[in-house]
Amino acid sequence: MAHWLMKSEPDAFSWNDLVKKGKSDWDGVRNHQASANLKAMKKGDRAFFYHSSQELAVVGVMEIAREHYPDPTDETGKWVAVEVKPVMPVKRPVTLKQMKAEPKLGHLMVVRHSRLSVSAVDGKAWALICKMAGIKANSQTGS
DNA sequence: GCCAACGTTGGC
DNA sequence: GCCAACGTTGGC
Repeated sequence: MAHWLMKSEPDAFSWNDLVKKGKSDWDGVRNHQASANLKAMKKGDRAFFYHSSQELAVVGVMEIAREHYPDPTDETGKWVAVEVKPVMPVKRPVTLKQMKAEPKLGHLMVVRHSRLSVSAVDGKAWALICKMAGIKANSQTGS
């Protein structure tokens, strides 16, 4: 299973919005590198939900509910979306500051390339961030 | 096909 | 609110 980190401005779409909706298209991605990551996602993959701009922290864990399909908000048909659903909130948000301060996370794209909105997280980093967040890395949805 | 100008993103 | 990083656009 692969792991990811996906950014959203909470003003536009927040973790609570996703919880309220139950599931959502992750659309509007207009960057080739980010889009390539969307295309690489498999159903059942896990992804961190990261609040950009204000909170600057990982706030929840999502699951990829549907693999990539044409982005409904894209008229050109060039870009793709995936469907996500919430798995669980974190117990403690893991801030960008914390991730930058942790040498084992220094290689992460979210740290090195701030403008990339969808990035991959390797297994070790995933486990560490889960630990920092006070949650279990492999907890199940039960569904 | 190059590159300057411009727009956008996102951390600070 | 500012600015660095980066992507895109358009003139040549």
